[in-house]
Amino acid sequence: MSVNEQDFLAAYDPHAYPAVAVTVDIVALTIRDGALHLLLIRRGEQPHAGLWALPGGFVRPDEDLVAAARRELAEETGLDGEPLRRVHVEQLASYGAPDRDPRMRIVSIAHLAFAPDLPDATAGTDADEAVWVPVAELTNRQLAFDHGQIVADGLERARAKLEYTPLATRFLAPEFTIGELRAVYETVWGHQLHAGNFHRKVLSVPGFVESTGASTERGGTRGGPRARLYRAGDARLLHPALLRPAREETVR
Amino acid sequence: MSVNEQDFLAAYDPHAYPAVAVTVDIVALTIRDGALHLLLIRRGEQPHAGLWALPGGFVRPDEDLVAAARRELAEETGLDGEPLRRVHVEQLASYGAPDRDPRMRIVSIAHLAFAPDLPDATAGTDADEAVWVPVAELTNRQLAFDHGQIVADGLERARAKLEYTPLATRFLAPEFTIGELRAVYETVWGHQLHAGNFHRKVLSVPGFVESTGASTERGGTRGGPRARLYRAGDARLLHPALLRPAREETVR
DNA sequence: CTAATAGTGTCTCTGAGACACTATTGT
DNA sequence: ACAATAGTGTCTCAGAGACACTATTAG
Repeated sequence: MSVNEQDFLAAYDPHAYPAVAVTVDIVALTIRDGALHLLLIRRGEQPHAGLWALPGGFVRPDEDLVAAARRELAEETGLDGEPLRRVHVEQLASYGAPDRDPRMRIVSIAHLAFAPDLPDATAGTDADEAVWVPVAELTNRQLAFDHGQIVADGLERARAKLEYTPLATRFLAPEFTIGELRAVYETVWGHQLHAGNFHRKVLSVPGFVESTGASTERGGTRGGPRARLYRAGDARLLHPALLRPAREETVR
Repeated sequence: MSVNEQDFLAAYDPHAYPAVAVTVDIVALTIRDGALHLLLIRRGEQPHAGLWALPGGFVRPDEDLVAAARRELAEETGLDGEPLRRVHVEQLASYGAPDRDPRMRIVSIAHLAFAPDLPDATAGTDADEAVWVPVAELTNRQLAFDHGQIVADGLERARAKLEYTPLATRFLAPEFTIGELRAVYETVWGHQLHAGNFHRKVLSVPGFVESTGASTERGGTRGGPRARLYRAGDARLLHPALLRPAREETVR
């Protein structure tokens, strides 16, 4: 069947085609208490009632895909205005296996979100239970539909993006210390990093961070000098990149 | 609106939701005569009649997304069997701006394909004109819908993927010389590479290529020794990566 | 022979990482 | 005083790139 022929038919009767629903799902990550957390929602209805699932929902008629993802995220977190604007949202991938939802054909455009530590905003506009769950606890839980795969893809993408983009700053407040930035990398990558080398490296990458001139009010909780404060720079890509350690055994 | 509520409604009447069509589009790249080419189709119908567009079409009811992309690619190129299997197809991104198609809401899952130099297989199952167009000539042509953006995204993804994956080999026959491999990189990146350094670098990356033991029958068309033949190795990722030169002015 | 290409040797410079060290703070 | 942390100095090693060079082939 040709594109033109299909387009022709479609123009005449959209419902002539098998119904396909388009949804967005969001893999929303944040860092709380030094651990990577994922926003999950407990399903109240069948199928998969009682299981945890990603927040998401149907794309509205005149809504862009990323806009739909941001709206769903706002509904589940209670975020709005500037705090919502500070959340980074990007497209992750699309999932459209014919049997991924037992009820009908649903193609989901998954999105990836990086948020700073948020108030416990668990209340959405609905009665669903929405919770930030430590990623480390996910290995035990079974997620609804193919959301386990989506989360795995999202985590891998997040880890990769920290290497060559400055998105780690999106997990932090507008002003942060190099130590806080390092904690983000250590949390997302699950590796300890060398403080001294990390410090020098971050400052050497053009446009990654820029100094505010100010320092923290106090030193660390257990002592130490007051750290200088930085904000995100204007770089979109880090060059050279911060490569993850222990890549010895890459996929063969 | 909650996920559960939506799911509930959807289960009862799929057509209760505004019709959204899901299509796949394919950015298919190959190298012919030392230049990067893109598979395009000339539209015969409105809208955008006469303009060039990406091959693609509607996803069928029980068809996976990548399967749909492969099917459309097969139809437009006439490929089948082993040659088709050798084409690399991966998901690129989804495009769903509400007004991207003037007729109705269409969400397209774009795919990226790397093919070896193919016979002029222009004949699809339909009367559309399908041609491999040099990418260099695209700057002049206007493409239908948002296909110009999709192509730009696909090209950038292709260039990036050559850095950290062995996918460059997918542009070549099963057995190839290091010089041919270098030509792929030079063509896709649009940069001359140093022959000697490239040679040593490729052989030093574990699992990138493996020797067949054989050599070419003849030297180059203008002289030179016969080159050794290699096939793709078992690596999925190149480590260390082959970084593009001239990344001085990255996006700020 | 001449020109072109395959493949290797070698040097330099950048950057990553290991390690050591000083300075500054909280307890 | 002591422990923890910020930030800097220095050394080593891997890898990218520039350049030179030899060997082999087509015309």
